[in-house]
Amino acid sequence: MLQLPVLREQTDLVVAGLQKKNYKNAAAEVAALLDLDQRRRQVQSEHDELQARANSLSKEIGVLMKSGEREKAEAFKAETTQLKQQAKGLAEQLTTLETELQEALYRLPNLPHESVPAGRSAEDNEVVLEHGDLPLLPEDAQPHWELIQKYDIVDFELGNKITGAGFPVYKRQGARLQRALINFFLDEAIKAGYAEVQPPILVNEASGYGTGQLPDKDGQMYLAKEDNLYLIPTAEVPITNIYRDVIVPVEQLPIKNAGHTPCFRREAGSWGADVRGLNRLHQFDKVEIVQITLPENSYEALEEMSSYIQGLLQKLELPYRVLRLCGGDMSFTSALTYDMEVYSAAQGRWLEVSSASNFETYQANRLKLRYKNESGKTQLLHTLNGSALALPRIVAAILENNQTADGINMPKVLHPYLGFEKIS
RNA sequence: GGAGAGGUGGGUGAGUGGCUGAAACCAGCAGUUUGCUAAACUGCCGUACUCGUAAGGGUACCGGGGGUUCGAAUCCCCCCCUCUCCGCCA
Repeated sequence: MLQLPVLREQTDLVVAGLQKKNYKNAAAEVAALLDLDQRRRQVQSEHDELQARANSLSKEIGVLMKSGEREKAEAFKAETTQLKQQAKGLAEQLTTLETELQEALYRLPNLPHESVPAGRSAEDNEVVLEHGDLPLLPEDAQPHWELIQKYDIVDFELGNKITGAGFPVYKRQGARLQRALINFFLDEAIKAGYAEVQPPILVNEASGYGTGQLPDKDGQMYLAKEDNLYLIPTAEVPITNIYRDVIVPVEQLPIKNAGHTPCFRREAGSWGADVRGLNRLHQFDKVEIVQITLPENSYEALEEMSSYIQGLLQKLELPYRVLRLCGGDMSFTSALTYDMEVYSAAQGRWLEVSSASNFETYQANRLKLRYKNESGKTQLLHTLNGSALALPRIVAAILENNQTADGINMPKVLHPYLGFEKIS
């Protein structure tokens, strides 16, 4: 969440940033928020003053009681009681104001980095680069949802029976491909200096707030109501929350973690076109990379993550492009996001397989994730993460792009992981 | 799930109604001493909010939330968590 001092001192900048992010009524909301802040401080001052007087009277009462001056003490008691009553009223106001302020702050998205292009939707994203030739497929090339039936490697009907739509069962070579990809991605991450973690895939409310899924994405996550735990939509949540309420020793920075988890998304309201086959699921596997860096190093780290992810796509021999998301298409919490899209040839569509973002201090502020700078002051760190990678669309592209008359060729880099070279 | 014990500052741990924002020790930081290292000695050493140009004030916080009281780390109620034993179980 945004820092109150920034809102106070750089109001115009904040409003401009919010507008770039397509946030409605930015100026009015910020003004309302600052007004709340002003009132809160006013009430707090009044409250503290009353409380201070009551406290000092209480101390005197103690002394008087000891020295036996009962009557004087009784007189003070009456006054203190009155002060306390007034203070209590103010304290209630204060709590209300603080809650309102907190909620208002939670509602504000992160500010975009200066390099973020203006724009409203995916159309306005900036194509940073394209890599690889688009494959030329024969006339009778099939989309992956036909291929998986043909080779019996992913079964949606079965998933339907067991759970419901969007929960496929991977079978035979399809299941092995999943496992191979997960292992390949994790091994690559380790080689790149990430420490592997296996976090819980259910998280509590505090963790949801920590990384910004709550309150923004409430309703998009599955909730285990009995225990008030959310199924994670991404490993970003548990892995980043490892560092909630932590003051990291500077010498441990940057922190680089990677982990594989299933991810669960309700995708409420987003069913419709373009969701066939593996394109959009309620449950999918993903390897996530997370970095925590000093503020001055975070953009360098983002570039590093971007090229790392591109390296994976190159090794998988998939044509891809990199987008710099425009203000209107970026996630709530991000300051700068690169999306990586692979070309899935039979569908003739670019599919998002990764999203790498720098959150600057937005998450760190919620997480209270800090370090001590040279002068000993605690300061917020920067958090980043990226998918490396999300499996289903990678699978879709591999299947579609590499199909032949007698099977589907697997990328060479996966052969040792798969134990076969062709799906047939 | 049942029974018991417990949750205090970076750590250990004292503290059962007022002079305790919290002893002591350890760790940490600064300094003195010192061939070097070590030791010894001295000082500093929680967080958030808030007032103030600053120096420096104020308020809150001893797992969380309520309550009693002029005054709560300390008493009462509810909740959460940890540990031990029992039960169940991959």
